[in-house]
Amino acid sequence: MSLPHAILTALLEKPSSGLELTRRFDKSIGFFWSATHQQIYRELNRLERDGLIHALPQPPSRGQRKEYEVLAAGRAELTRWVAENQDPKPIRDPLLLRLRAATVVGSGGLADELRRHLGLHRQQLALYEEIERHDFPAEEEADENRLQHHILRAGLSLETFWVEWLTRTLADLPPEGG
Amino acid sequence: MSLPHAILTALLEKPSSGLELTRRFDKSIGFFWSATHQQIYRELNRLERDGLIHALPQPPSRGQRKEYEVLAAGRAELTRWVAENQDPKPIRDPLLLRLRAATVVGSGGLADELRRHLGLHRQQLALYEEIERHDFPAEEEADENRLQHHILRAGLSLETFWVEWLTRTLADLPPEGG
DNA sequence: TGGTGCATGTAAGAAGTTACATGATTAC
DNA sequence: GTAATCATGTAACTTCTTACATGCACCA
Repeated sequence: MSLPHAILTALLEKPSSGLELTRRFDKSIGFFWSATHQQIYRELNRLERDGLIHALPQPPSRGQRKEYEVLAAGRAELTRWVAENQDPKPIRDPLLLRLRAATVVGSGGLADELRRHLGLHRQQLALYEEIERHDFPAEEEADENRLQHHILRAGLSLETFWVEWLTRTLADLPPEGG
Repeated sequence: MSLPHAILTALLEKPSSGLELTRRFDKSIGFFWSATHQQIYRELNRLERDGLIHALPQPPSRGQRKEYEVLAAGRAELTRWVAENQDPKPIRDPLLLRLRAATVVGSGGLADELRRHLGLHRQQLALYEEIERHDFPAEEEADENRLQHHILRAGLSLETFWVEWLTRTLADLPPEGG
């Protein structure tokens, strides 16, 4: 149950409408918890029903912006959730699964797909590096910024892992077929 | 749609019953694609209905083992899927999300949880290292084994990442509260 | 005959995905 | 005025999770 808490976090940073949240979930928070607008609208309704957020007074007709704000109960719930015990989920990666399948049915055509993934991960890595240059240029940082920097470093490390691992694995894959 | 293909892979390695598959999904394949027995039984029924696998002749009563085998169509489907274009999913990690939330509501109690995760990732890393020592001791390897070794190395690298990242982040977290 | 483990399932619900629908605003 | 875009939704479906149900085999 992470989506409601992702939304609470985003709304605490800045009260927003559903579409604004959707946009913000395409970057920043969305880098490690993505969501579609359908999920977000549904979840906003639930959070409001449960008294964790409320809509700011606005015309309540259909095509109208509705802006939400976090209530005290919402902040309390988020605080509780941050320190909760939640075991890390095991890795769940379709690409590794496909490599495993390739050991059984052969790796025909897989090299192209690995090269494609390598390109995508290089792009994502470059994006994170740009964000780091832009948002964390200084040497000394406030406590809050340091935590955000650690989060970004997790993204950098994970993309770096994929780039290195794909490069090595590709170098070791037979030229065509298997 | 990875679960059916995970099952096809496991069944190609060795025809099995539902419970046997469930056990094997607790290790090996399950290291990067976990599944419960309920998922597995449902998926076995679908795969049989779709003509990708079939049950070996056995007494078909309720509490009886039912062993499955992959058909030619199943192998063809798996071969197709291995080389298919599938974009990598963005990272989706509740712990990183909780750190992000902590930048807003404070990191109270989070240090304990990070220490707990550090312990769990160290355990998993040790397990992978043991598997590596046991299954890939030699220097020269057959092509098939090399691919499997790469898969294991992905697990090793990912767990190593978590251990290092958690260690650094913990060292930088205020002693209590936030 | 009664408990334990093996083996296969059903049921209900939460979460995520994909396709489509509808009202309001803006730009021409 | 109408087309594009903004904004909020509905509907149907698939996947995953959690809890429970049922039958068989073995052993004491």
